[in-house]
Amino acid sequence: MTAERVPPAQLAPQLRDAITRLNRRVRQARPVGDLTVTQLSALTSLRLAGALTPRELADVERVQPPTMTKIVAKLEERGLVQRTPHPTDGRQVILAATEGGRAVLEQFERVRDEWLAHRLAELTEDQRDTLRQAAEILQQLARA
Amino acid sequence: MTAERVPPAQLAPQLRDAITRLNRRVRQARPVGDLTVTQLSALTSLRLAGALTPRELADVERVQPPTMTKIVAKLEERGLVQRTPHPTDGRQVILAATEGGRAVLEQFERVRDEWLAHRLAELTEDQRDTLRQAAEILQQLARA
DNA sequence: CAGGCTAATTAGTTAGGCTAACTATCGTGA
DNA sequence: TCACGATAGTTAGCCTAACTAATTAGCCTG
Repeated sequence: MTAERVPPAQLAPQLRDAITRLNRRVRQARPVGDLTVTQLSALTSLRLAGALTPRELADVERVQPPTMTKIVAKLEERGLVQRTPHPTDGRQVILAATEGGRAVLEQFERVRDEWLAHRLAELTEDQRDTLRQAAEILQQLARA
Repeated sequence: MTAERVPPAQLAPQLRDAITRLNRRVRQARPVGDLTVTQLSALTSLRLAGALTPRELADVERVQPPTMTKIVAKLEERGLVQRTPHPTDGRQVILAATEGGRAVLEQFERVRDEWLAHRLAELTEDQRDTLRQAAEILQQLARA
């Protein structure tokens, strides 16, 4: 199977279209535990990294610092994230998932991405493999 | 190249992650003409179809009718979309891109998806081909 | 130690999405 | 034929998610 030549200017609209529409769909399907996709993503990144400052977490999540302030505030309200002062730099704050936050994530892991996983299960092995490869490339693009 | 076995439950989080992050990125890069991605998408669908009712356009765009009312209102404010009564059914409305709306789209076509196209150009042919295939599958998922 | 930089938050705005409820019209069956 | 249920669209009200600009607090350096 030879790769077809794909002009970027043609692929871009198609890809953007697919991403925005699917993003809407994924956000709509928000059944479990009243955490939004955004909050879930931030909490996951936080647990993965262990501990981060708000700025660092904002960078990882690709949002501006004030946006992260709000997301973290919501997570803190629910007791899923803890804010502790930086040991030497009084300006900074260290964020970490609480015991409760980790528990919620583990709970989520069992039912996570239910809608999407369901749809993916209906695809062929080949299609899933294509998406697996694509996901890596897309993550790379998002990081750029 | 044999397709690797990919469990949907494992692919789902990865794909969701890639999509939400990239979606944020694409939204951020909104330089030209103050139209949002959502508005641009609706206007494009409208021009493509020629004319649609609000309900039809909402279905195409995968949003609920009241949401489309708002989007169309914004486009109408700018004179990019025209609303005309249905010839026989007094309940319905026909939406169409105006001359101005088409002009804006043509203007966009020259600079459209600049950020994304730029990033895509940095990939290999193989990677772009993977994304092309993936885009079709993702659109199919979004429609499901 | 004054002034500039950095981290985080607050304030305010906008877009975009939803559901519920309302209005107007259509179509149909007693 | 006309009353009533269904349909199309909008309005109202709510929420999330994002932004920029401005503020506060703390750090550091000439």
